[in-house]
Amino acid sequence: MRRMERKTIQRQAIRDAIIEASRPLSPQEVLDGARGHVKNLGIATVYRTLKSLLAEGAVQAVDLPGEPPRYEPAGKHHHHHFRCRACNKVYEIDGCPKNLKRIAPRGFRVESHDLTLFGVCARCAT
Amino acid sequence: MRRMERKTIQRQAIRDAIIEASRPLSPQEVLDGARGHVKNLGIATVYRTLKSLLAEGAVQAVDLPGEPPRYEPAGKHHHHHFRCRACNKVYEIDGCPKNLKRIAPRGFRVESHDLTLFGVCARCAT
DNA sequence: AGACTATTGATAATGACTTATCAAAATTGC
DNA sequence: GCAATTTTGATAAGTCATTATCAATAGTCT
Repeated sequence: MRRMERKTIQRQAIRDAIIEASRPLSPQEVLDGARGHVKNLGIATVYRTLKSLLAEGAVQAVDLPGEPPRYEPAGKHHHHHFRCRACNKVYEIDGCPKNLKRIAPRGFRVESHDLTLFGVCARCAT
Repeated sequence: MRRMERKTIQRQAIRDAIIEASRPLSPQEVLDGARGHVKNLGIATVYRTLKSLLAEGAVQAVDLPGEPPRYEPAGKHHHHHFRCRACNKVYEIDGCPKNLKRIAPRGFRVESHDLTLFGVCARCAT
């Protein structure tokens, strides 16, 4: 019989942590979140699972300037991110400036863009 | 007598490479550029000099999503960057979208922002 | 030029993040 | 439950960019 991928509470906890978060999570944040459900979860399992979730297209990486990547569920509509310099959390931001492409020099083909806002989030600002 | 910083052809070549480039350079690109003038320049000297140029405020780091930092002369007016996925060079872009702050959620204080366009540069597109 | 000492270049070491290893534990099919 | 095989967790190892080390080199001052 053929081998198949097994369902484990670790993978489910990791999947859930990412899906239930309202913001992109770092591997460590995924670990912290998933440990709420699986006490002794290891960071290696988080990285392994992130890799397979990326491969199957369930999650996508969020690259930020000068930061290690975060991970969020795939298939979200176009959006950007905000990083709080106090708590270092990254938040999802709806909305996107118009006419971004026209600031590129003549002859440059713009295929995508990344916008990151920096500052202090509502929780840290109070 | 007090010790002072000496003028060396290495430091001058590194400084020149950064100033004369029309775009932010990676440490390796700085090395490549400066070697046009100093044949046996070492990468360690580039890093050392970048560090001191940063400390004295002559150059500033350019952080990009998922990329090691580039360096450009300090004191430029506000601008953004374009990264070519073909040659991996980063270009400076004038112009900035308006009203960026208003896409942040209520209560979030926006202090700065980074915008990166991705695509193919004019040279690679031809 | 000569002495003093900062600087350089080659490379080993570091640090942060990610991946590999492998014995023990857990899941699946029977 | 049992056998077969995948998965896990702890941690060693690997990666890549950057920094430290140190003997040799080269500015600077007299």
